[in-house]
Amino acid sequence: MEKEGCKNSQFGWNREYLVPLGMRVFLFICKGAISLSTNLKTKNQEEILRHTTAHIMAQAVLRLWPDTKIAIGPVIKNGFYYDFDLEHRFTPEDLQLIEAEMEKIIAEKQPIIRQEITNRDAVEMFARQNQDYKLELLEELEEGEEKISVYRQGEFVDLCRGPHLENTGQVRHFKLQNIAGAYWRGDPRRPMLQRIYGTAFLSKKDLKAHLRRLEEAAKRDHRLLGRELDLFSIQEEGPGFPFFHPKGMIIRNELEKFWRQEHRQRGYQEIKTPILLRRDLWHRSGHWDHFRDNMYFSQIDEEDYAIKPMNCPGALLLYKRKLHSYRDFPLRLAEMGLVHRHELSGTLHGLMRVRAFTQDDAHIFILPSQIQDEIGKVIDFVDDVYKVFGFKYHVELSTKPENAIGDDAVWEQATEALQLALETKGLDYALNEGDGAFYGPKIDFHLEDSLERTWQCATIQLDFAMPERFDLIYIDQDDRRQRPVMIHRVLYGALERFIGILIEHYGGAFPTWLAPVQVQLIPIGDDYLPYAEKVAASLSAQDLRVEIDRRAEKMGKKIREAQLQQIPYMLIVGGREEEKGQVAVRHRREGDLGVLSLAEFTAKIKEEVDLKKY
RNA sequence: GCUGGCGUGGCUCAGUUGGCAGAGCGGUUGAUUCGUAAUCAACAGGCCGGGGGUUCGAGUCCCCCCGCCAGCUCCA
Repeated sequence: MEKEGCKNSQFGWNREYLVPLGMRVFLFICKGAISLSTNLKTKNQEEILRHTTAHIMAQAVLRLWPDTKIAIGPVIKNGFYYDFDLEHRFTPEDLQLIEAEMEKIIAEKQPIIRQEITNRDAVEMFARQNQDYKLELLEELEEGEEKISVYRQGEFVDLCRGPHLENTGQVRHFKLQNIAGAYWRGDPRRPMLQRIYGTAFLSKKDLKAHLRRLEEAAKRDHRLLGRELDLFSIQEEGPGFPFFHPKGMIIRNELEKFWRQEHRQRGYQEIKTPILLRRDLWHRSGHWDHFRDNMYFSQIDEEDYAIKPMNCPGALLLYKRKLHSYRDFPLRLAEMGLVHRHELSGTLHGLMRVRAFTQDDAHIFILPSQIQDEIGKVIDFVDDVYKVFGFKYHVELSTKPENAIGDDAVWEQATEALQLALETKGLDYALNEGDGAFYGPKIDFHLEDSLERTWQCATIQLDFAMPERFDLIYIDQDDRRQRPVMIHRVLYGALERFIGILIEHYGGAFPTWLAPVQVQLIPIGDDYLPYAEKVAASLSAQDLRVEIDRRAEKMGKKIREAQLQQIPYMLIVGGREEEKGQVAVRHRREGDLGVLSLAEFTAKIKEEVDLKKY
C-alpha cells in the first residue's frame, strides 16, 4: 500500500489537533485502511466506504460550523448517519453545502491514518477540541481497552474502531438524504441531536439504482395508494383512527373470510369480547400497572371503565365462565378484537401505526405438556398464512422485560419452551433481550415491506402469569384442580397494519382474490351497454366483483383508468363480442389476451380466485 | 411526547417587497359513440388548517393551538 500521502499529512495537521507530546503515535499509517482493490466481499467494502463517507461528512460539517460537537456516525442498512450538536439548525439547503464541502475533502485526497493511543491521551485530545460526546464514549471504553484507535484525515480526527479507506479520494458516489432529530444514545432524557442520513456506493450505477429503488418504493407508499385507490383515509378529526372506504372494506373482509376458514379448519372457535370493561379488571390483569400510559379511560354511571388495549382479559373472563376439563384442551379461542392504544402522536403512520386496530387474536389454553406441540402448530399456521401472500419474514425471540409480572423461574421456563419450539422447527431466529410482553416471552414474526423496513406482525406469546392472576383452573385426569398455560397469538398482527403492508407489497395491484374490483367491463359504446350488463350479471352470479364503465368516454380512457386502478381484468365488449357471446380480455400486466367465450373467462378467473394466485 | 420541516379547491402545485385567490388534473353538464393507457367545450368548486395579534389592508409578518411529513423513543 502506498503511503506517500500519509507522510505529507503529518505536516498538514492543524495545530490544535496535533497529538499531545508524549503520546505514542503509531504511524503505521494505513494499516487499518482498506484498499478498494482488496478482494473483500462487496458488502464489507460498502460498509467501509460508508463509514469513511460518514467521517468525511463530519469533517465537512466541522469545517462549515466549527463549534459543532460530533456524536456518533455508524453505518446502517443501505447507508450511514452522523449525529451532531450545534446551534445552527440544518436546512435541506445545508445538505448541498455540506455535499460541496465533502467534494472538496474528497478532491484533497487526504490520507486516512489509523493511530493507536492511550485512553488518557485521547481524553486530552478530545477535551481540547471540546468534543464532549467523544469524552463520554471514552469514559465507557476506559475499563476494557487500554489502547484505543482514532482515525485521522487532514485536520479531522475521530474516535473509531475502523476500518476505513486509504484516503478520502476513494469516495466518489455518495448522497446526503435527510435531516432528523435523534436523542443522544437513544435516550429521551438526553439532548436531542441533529442527525444527517446519507448513503454511498462503490459505483455510480449502484447509487443510482438505489435512489431509483427509493423512488419506486415511495410510489408504493400505502398512504398514497390508499387515497388513489380509494381504500381508506385518515381525517384530521381522528388522528390515528382510520376510515375504511368501500373498496378497502372488500380487502378487509376477504382477509377475514380467509382467516375464518383457516381457523375453523384448525380447531379454533371464534368469540367476541367487549371493548369497554370495568377498570378493576385491568388492575387484576396488570395492565393498569404496566400499560396504563397507553390506555384510554371512560366513565359510565359514575363507574370507571377502560377501553381495552388487549383482548386477553376478556378471553380470560370467558374461560372462567365454567369449569374446564383437561379433555377440552387445547382450547382455542379466536377473536377479531378491536383494541385502542394511546400511541404517541409522533409515531402515527398511515395504517402502519394507528391508535385503534383489530388484532386477529387467539388465546389458547393448554396443558403444560402440550406447549411444544401447540407452539409448533402456531408456527406452521403463521407460515402457511404468509405463504399465501408471498411474504419474506424473519423471526425474533423476545425475553423478559424490566417491566414484567411473574417470577424469574417461570419466565425462564417459558422462554426455554419457546426456544425449544423454534429449534424443533429448525427456524433461525434473532434474540431480542428484554423485549417480551409484560406477562410472557414471545416469538415475533417481522415482515419486510417495500422500503425494506420491517414490521412486527405475527407474535406468539407464552403466558404463565395471567392464568395465575385470574386463577384459571382445569380438572386433570385425577380430578385435581390444575393451572392451565395460555398462549396469546396473532397472525396478521393487526388488520390495519397488515393491509398497509399488503398495499405496499403488491404496489396496489392486489391479487385477484383480494382486488376490490376484479373485472372492469368496458363497453365500446352505449350500444353495447345491454350486453355489458348481461356479462356483468353473469359474473356477479359467480360471486365475482364486477363494475361497468358506463361513461360516454372513449375506450382508451376507460382502459387507462382501469389500469391506474390496477383492476386485474378489463373486458372490452363491442359488436364483435356480442355477436358470439365473447369477451375481449385485457390483463393489467399482460395486456391484450385476445377473445374468450364468457364461460372460458369465468372459469379462468374463478380458478385464479380460488387458488389465491398472485 | 421530542427535534426539524410543511399546511392555498378532491389531488398536484403557482401566488413579487403585505394591495381584487390562480393553473393543471379530477368533478358536473352538454356535444361526441369511439376497438386496447387521456375527445372537445362550458360550468361549478376556496373562512388560504384553526384562533389571537400587528396593519388603512394579512394567503403573505408575529404568537398560540391542531394536523401532516422525516426521524428519535415506543409498538400490532
